[in-house]
Amino acid sequence: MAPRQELSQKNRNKLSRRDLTTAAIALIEREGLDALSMRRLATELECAPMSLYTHVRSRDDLIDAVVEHLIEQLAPPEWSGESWQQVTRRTLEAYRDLAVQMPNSFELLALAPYDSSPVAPHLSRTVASFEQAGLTPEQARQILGILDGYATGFLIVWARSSTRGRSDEYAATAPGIAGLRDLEMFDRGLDALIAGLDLTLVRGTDGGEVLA
Amino acid sequence: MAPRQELSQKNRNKLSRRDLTTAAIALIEREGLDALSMRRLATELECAPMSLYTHVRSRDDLIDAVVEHLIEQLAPPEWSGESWQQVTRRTLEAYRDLAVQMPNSFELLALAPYDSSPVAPHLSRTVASFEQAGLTPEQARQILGILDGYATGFLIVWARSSTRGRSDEYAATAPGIAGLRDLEMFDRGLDALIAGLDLTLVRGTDGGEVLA
DNA sequence: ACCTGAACACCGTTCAAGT
DNA sequence: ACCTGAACACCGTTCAAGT
Repeated sequence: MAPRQELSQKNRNKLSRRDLTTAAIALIEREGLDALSMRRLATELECAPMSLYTHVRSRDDLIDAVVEHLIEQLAPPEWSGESWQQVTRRTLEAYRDLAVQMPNSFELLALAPYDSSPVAPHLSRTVASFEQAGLTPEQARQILGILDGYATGFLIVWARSSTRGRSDEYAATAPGIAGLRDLEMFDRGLDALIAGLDLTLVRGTDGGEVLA
Repeated sequence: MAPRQELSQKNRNKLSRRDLTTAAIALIEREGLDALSMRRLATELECAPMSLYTHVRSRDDLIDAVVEHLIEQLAPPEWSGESWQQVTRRTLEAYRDLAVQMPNSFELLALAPYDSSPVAPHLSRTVASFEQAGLTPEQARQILGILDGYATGFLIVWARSSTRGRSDEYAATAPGIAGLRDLEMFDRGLDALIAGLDLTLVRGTDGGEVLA
């Protein structure tokens, strides 16, 4: 019945680092980010709290592992002959889809530091794919930073409000604010941002090509 | 020497809700967001942890009070005859300046739910100022949502990386990523976004005015 | 190598008690 | 009304001990 081995005497579960992140993500999606604690995760895995430390250095390391797990869900960044507008749109839409799929865990990925071990390599590959699409290194860096800022902020707030039980207790005092965020808005903002970046950063700066 | 009254016998400090938020913000800016706990704040104010509960219902309520305190630092949204581009730019630049001034506390404001008691009224007034500048209610709602998403995400990540001691341990593995974020980039992104929104949302949709 | 219980220094908050 | 200490149910993590 359980996908996990029967525990023979004490606990011969043979936990792995991946078991931790799988259980952690399931727990977060089921009960929210605050529910993720070492002790809570241990009871979830039917082991002692200290057993987790065999597979993970600390709580921060656990979160790094979760972020790494989440990044694996994103398709690896690569260029397939598209324009830079198409690559960036595809990249950001994948990001958006992950936020929809795992709204509670998404925040861990979105706010993970750029220089953390799971994020840095993924970011490097993303920048590289932007450059292959014809952007200069400087353009790629700036456009990624700006687009990532937009997606991070929009999607975190969206995910929080789509998950947290909307209280509606101030909805009356703030007419027109309810539903300030919806996903179509994300796509519209993305369109606007890409169009604006093309105008001000790509076409604008160097006297580069007028047509892609 | 201390701006606070000498404590006579026990503690005749006459704490107020504002004393709590002032001390909380100072503590957060000095030692980071994680340092803000009821017990820690109490020692900061030289009172018993439970004394705080006279002025604040709970930790969440304390955070609401801090957010309210931060919003007061922003100039109240109003329209002074500018174009919508100028109002939105002015609004977002004030938001940016607050992030620069109080990088550690900023996150509390940026991630406070739209429908929380301190945020909702401020948001309503902001939407109203956008409408006075000529946007339709629907345009104002969308443009605020998108711009706020951009500013929230960009500035939170910027504030975190500008404060947290940059480890530089993965800087080598991620060439071109170090310094992915700087404040000039925020302004460039804002320019691009406003230009793009004008193209795709304001000029684009209804057959409205061609010139502001 | 992997798992564990006891212990330490934290945390938010309830409750009953003091002024 | 305002402040307080003791107590409860949590938390991450160290350490010494088991297999």
